[in-house]
Amino acid sequence: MARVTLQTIAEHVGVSRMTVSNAFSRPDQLSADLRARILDAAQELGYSGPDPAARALASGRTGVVGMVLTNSPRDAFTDEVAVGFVRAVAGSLGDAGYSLVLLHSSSHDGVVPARDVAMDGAIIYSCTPRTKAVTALTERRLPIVTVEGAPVTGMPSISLDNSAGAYEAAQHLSELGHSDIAIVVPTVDADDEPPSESVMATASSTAAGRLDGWIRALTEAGITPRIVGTPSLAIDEILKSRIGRMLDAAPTAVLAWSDLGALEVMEQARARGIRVPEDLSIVGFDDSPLAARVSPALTTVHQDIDAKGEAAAAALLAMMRNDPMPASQVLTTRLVTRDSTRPPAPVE
Amino acid sequence: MARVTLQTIAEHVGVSRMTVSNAFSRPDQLSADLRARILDAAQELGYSGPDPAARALASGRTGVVGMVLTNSPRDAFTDEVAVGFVRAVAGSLGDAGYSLVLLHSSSHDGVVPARDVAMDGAIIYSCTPRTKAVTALTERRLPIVTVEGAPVTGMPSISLDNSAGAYEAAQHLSELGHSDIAIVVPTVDADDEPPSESVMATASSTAAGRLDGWIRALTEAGITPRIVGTPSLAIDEILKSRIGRMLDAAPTAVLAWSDLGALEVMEQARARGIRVPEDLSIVGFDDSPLAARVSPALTTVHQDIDAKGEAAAAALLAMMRNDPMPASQVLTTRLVTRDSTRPPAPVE
DNA sequence: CTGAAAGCGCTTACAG
DNA sequence: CTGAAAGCGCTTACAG
Repeated sequence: MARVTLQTIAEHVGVSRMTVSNAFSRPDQLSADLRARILDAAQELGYSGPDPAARALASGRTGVVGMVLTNSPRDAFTDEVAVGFVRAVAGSLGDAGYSLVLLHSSSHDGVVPARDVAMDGAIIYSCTPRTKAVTALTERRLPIVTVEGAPVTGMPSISLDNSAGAYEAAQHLSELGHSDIAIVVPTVDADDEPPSESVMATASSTAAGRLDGWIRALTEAGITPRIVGTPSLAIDEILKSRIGRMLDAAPTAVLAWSDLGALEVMEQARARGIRVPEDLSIVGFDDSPLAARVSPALTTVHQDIDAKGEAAAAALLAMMRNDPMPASQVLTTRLVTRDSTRPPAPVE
Repeated sequence: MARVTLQTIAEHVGVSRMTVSNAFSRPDQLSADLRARILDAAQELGYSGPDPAARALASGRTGVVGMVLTNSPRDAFTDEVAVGFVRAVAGSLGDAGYSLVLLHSSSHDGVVPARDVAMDGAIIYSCTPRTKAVTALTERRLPIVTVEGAPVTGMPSISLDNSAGAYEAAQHLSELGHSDIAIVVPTVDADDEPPSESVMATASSTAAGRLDGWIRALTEAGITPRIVGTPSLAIDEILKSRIGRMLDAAPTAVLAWSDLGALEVMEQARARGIRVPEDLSIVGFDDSPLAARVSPALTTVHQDIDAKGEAAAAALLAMMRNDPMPASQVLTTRLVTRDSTRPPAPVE
């Protein structure tokens, strides 16, 4: 049997194809009675509504927004902050009738999702601008919002004031009296070294902002931190072993670039009998749901992930509506003092 | 300026539209030299590749797979198990060149994503069959895989042996010597009551499977549990207050339908000075990342979320390839004994 | 290896 | 409130 299309229904009911289309897409364009007859016929013939691909081509709208995440979704979804962001974006977008499609940044068999998936706009989350996916997306001249990364020319970006948050965290430690402080941060290839230009230049934009804030505050306090890093984006084996080495001659406090990183330090410290916070203070970043739950509860820099997701979605929706170009935004952070930090133990 | 299309490039290079199409989509159909010239021209004219919507209409393929989650993505992404599932599915699908689109189950302005988004197949995760989204999807006659829910007729389903897992959990408690046991489970409206048909009939399919397993094991041991539930899908205020009431006359052990539920019980118990596991044993379900991290580490029923996601993706990919219809699968569970369970304290 | 023909299923914009 | 015309940008299947 041939496929059922608008035409089939039109013939069955004895109206034009256009009227059937209106019955589905513009209910106000025809009488309620006629519309009911058309919908009944559609039901009867097993027609589930206008074909989305055809509709997208004819109307120029897909109802879909793309999101490219740092790496593959596989990596990104390991990160609570990224998950929270996706959640907030998908929620806000859904409220406006849009669906979110997760775009792989790699390609398979010549398929580059960022180039080949139909969409009305896109959000680029925490990506380096030179990713293939980002390039492909940019070339399409779609509305784009960048989050935590270098903005696409002429497009708005949403980011966090990473530097100010980190500054506050470092200041907190120095005010408590700490001066032997280590920084733990990925995307920076450093093994317990003092900060240097060459080491810091490798940082991702988020890491760079946080590094900047930590170093500023510590420099003002006359403190030179040690830096423990890894070239990768995540808590890999390199970072774990470097954290271990750092704890061999443990500082009195650690600044971690994320709560997960802070927990890794906390676990390794515990395994060695280093007490937190008595022997070692730890400050995280993000205030993920875990932070308040672990024991001791983690002092950390709070960021409002929901607000970030909503801001990104709102900016993109405005662009897709052809509203005036939305402004870029820098969201603020707030230090949350819990139980993982206290003054250093007096020297005996 | 007019939009740049295949035609534009074709005229510029002096070949047919078809040849330009081949340059992008079937590189083996033309000489490398000609292809390079075409691609250069495209680059120069700012053509980023064939329009995805037009390509989808003409070819009948979109490269996109839909997923409908229990409720809105907003709710689903609060659940670590759901997040892990999405992660595994998106990863497997991405490896095959497909992107995953998250489908809102509600509608906005007459837009029903499950009906209106172009896709090649869909995964229905943990939904009741009567959801509008599920109905809409089914009517489209797309390849569909159902996960943790009633299968769509003629389509494969992937699920967990919830009943066997729960059986093992309950058996563990009875073997430890517990006989005063409470069950905590959502989608069941019960306030510390003994099991009854009417109460249990409301359970979602996942909850129903787990309830079945718990009750079977306890019945065999001659134990009548108390049931603490809530009509909703999540840990809401009703459930929290009912847990509180249950702890007023605390049992010696609790079976929770999820690790998050188990943690809620653990926290409320701690707040009341009820020690876990000395005064109260707790068993969770899922073995989420949190389970091993909390203290005391949670005894729970492990399920392999990655395997579940991969199985769902593999089944759907097979259907989209027109392979023979894949078989439904029931995945197994495994009890992981950690520190939150022990024999009940001797009666003094 | 290249191209002319036919068509994918719908919507926009307009006329009545 | 309804419909005839034109077109969205591409690919499939075939002929040369």
